[in-house]
Amino acid sequence: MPELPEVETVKSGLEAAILGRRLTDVDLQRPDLRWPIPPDLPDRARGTKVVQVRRRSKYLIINLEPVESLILHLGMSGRIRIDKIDISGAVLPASQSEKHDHVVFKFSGGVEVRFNDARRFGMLDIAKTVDVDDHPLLRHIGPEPLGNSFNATYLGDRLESSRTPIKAALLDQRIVAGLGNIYVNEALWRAGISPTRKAGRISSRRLDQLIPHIRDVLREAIQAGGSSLRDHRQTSGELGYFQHTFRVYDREGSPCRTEGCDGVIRRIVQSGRSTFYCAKCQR
DNA sequence: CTTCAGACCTGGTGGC
DNA sequence: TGCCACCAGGTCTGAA
Repeated sequence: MPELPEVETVKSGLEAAILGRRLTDVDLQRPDLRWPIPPDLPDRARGTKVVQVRRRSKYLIINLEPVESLILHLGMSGRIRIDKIDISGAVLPASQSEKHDHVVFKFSGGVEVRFNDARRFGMLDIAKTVDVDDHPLLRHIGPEPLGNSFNATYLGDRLESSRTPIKAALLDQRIVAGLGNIYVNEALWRAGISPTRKAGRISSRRLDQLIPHIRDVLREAIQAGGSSLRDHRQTSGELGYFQHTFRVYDREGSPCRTEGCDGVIRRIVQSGRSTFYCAKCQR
């Protein structure tokens, strides 16, 4: 489900609901998601206070004082659901349990946060806050695409000797963090770059142009609350609506939307995943 | 080292 | 309606 914009959307909802609150309990409805959840996680988390909610790549990190942090990944189908809170801070409806609610976090003020994940490709871990960026799953992740260190010089250096298709390179989280199948397809279409082109065979001028297209599509998607295809929901339960803005993703057989292009969007499979592009205007 | 198929898991869709 | 094949916002693992 979630790429950077979806996770960022969830992050914002979570932050608004739990920042500054005390975590009073964690209910594990099952012992594992993709991997076992540390059985001592509830004991380590209980009684702490949320001092920061952040996103790193597609991971959510909840910094709990005094020393621990929760690390969550939503996998393909993960959702975070939060009770609605009215303007006076009161919790509106009593929260209903749903199928695949695997973890329930309870906070002061009666706020409940549910981690629902049908496919269970998600993960939940706890680590000392000082060790979070060294966590085995986070250690090798590349720069944030919306940050300054993701620039043409960096990307050029990183792709210079790569013979892999640019589509696969951009999905590699060690090269750039947070991109997934939708936004890579969309960014390459905007940049007019063929997804099959070898990453090392793209001129620095074109890489230079690709970067703002990646940033733009991500920012626009965040603005729209992400893309809701099957599973993604904002924490309030509302849908994201960036899917209405797709130019290539899931548009096989439809006309290319490039000004003056009469091409048709094609679907191919690259390293086991669907790629959508226009062979006419993406070179 | 790089690259890629396979694995993990559930649910929705479309064809017959 | 039922059954089945195929598809899905991810990413780790192991093999070549």
